[in-house]
Amino acid sequence: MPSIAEQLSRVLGDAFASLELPRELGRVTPSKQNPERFPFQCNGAMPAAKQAGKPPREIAQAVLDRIAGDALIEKAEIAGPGFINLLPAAAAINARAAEIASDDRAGAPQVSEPRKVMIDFGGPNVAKPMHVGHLRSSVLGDSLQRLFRFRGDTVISDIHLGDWGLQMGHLITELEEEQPDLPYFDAAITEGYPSEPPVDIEDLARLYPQASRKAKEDADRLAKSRRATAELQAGRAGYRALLRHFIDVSVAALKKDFGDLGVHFDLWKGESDVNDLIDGLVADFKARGVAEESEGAWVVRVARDGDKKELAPLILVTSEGSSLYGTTDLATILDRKQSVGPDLTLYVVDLAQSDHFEQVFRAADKAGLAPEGSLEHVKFGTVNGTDGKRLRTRDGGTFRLADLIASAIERADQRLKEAGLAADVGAEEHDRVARMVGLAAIKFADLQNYRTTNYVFDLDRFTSFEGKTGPYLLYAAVRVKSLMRRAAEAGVEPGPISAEAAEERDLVLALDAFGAALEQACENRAPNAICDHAFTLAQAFSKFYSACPILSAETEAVKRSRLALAEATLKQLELCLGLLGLEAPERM
RNA sequence: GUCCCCGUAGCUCAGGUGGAUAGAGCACGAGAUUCCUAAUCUCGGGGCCGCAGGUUCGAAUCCUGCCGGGGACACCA
Repeated sequence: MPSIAEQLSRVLGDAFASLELPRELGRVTPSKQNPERFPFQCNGAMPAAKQAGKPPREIAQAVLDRIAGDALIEKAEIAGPGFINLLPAAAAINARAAEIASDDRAGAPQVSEPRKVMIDFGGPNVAKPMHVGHLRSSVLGDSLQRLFRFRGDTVISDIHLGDWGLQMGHLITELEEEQPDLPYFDAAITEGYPSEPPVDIEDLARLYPQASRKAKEDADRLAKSRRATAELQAGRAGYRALLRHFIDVSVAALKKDFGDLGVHFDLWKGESDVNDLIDGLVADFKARGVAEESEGAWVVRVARDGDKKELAPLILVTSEGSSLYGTTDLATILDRKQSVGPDLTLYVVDLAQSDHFEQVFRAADKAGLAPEGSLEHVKFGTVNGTDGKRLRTRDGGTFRLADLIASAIERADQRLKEAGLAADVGAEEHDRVARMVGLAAIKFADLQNYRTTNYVFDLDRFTSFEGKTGPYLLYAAVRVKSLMRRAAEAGVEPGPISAEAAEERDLVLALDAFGAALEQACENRAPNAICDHAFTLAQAFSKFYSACPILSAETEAVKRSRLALAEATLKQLELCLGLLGLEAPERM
């Protein structure tokens, strides 16, 4: 059964069609005007007026005449210039509630033709610890993979580590300056390297910025890193061995960070994994004339007539002979085409890289690797400090993601103790709850903004637990769980739903809007639509919960109806939480 | 200089494929707990939707220009 809005749209669409007007004009949407009396409205009469050559109110009246007596509609009236206001019949609302209550998906539709969707997280660089900027790609990308999966698509997610470019040359040469005697730097040695890595994650975090700083001031130092990068890519054994160490050390740290965040990847591939494809790809591009030589480098020209802006060519091979991230991106597209064959690939990467992806997508299209439209840059804005500038710590350094997570969990822990909650469950469970609450606060605070906005990161706000926050959603879910336990003790079972009170009806209508929110979130690649829906739902539940006694309701029938309503809410709320990567504890 | 993103309440942000009186949270003020979790609920004040034009029956939403903020413009990622 479709949503109430869709059912109404069908009825109104039929009415418009029978008047020889486009069916789409019958589209019914939730009304913000006076939702108490008329929760839905249809605006089709106004645009119809022009083509029909009649006043909009007259058309609206004709539509009303056609839908008169339809069992779905309790009351309809014309307002203003020709708005059609609609009140669905109580029976229709109850029927929809019953369906949502019995449906595993809580009323959410699935796609009829599943696609293969690849999600590229534009991975963190090996060598750099995760900072708050990574929060967005991780949390956003994770929510998107959950959304598309829930929608019925097949999703393959890939962290796509940055482990093949100049930063590796920086690391190698910087390590050599510190420890020149390591066997990796002796070109005469080609095997038998130590199995233990010569560095830990803190070393990597120090070495990279150190080298990067030097290279900015010293052209020779930069040239040295470039040479090392080219040698690494050409296969120098000691450098390859070091690369392996760097990746292992880095991946271990990243797995912990992502594990803490609850973010999962199907593939932990990186740029270096497509190395073997690069020579062939470059040769092929040259042979087919896709690539051409320019200033000692091999490039793919991607500018087009009619471009508003002159787009630079994509550099495939540098004059040094090494490949850049455009090269590995193209090779990765080839790799995925051969191994996965995705219908759609989403790159969840910040919007500063818009031009880069435009270049890559055009080059991929030009070379016949992937048609335009099958590759999409899901861009997002920066995370700023309260001063509006890119977020930094007090001393100007980057803000580590792990520190943010830790402070949010600590705040949640304090809050639990203050309230004397989760005290009787044991220390381990208490910590688990604090983690869930802290993470919910961070993730929701990040996801509730539309992705392209640059938003202000305020630790206090991020770890606040009141109002439109992750913990509010958890709290609503926890109250229902607690209620369900009490109901079981009292022997009350959920029964047929009959929404009588305004709060009950509003709750059903909130539940009914899930499918539309899901659709919007997927189409726009914007989980904030789910944040909004989940919050509206939780709010509708809180109102219902405070206005309508459940276990102490007057009759058994009302008890059972309200309990069923609460249970349906819990189910949908937990689905929403799951789509956002949040999890509700049993109690908090 | 060219191009991209953005400008909505004191603060942080939704809404943006055009619809009626522009929303939420925080903050501020007032209230609600013999009863299922008060991390809750109820009520209130608070707005030239950056500015100016245009299209339209109707513009926060679409178009143009300007102002302001952020970002990108071939051998970093």
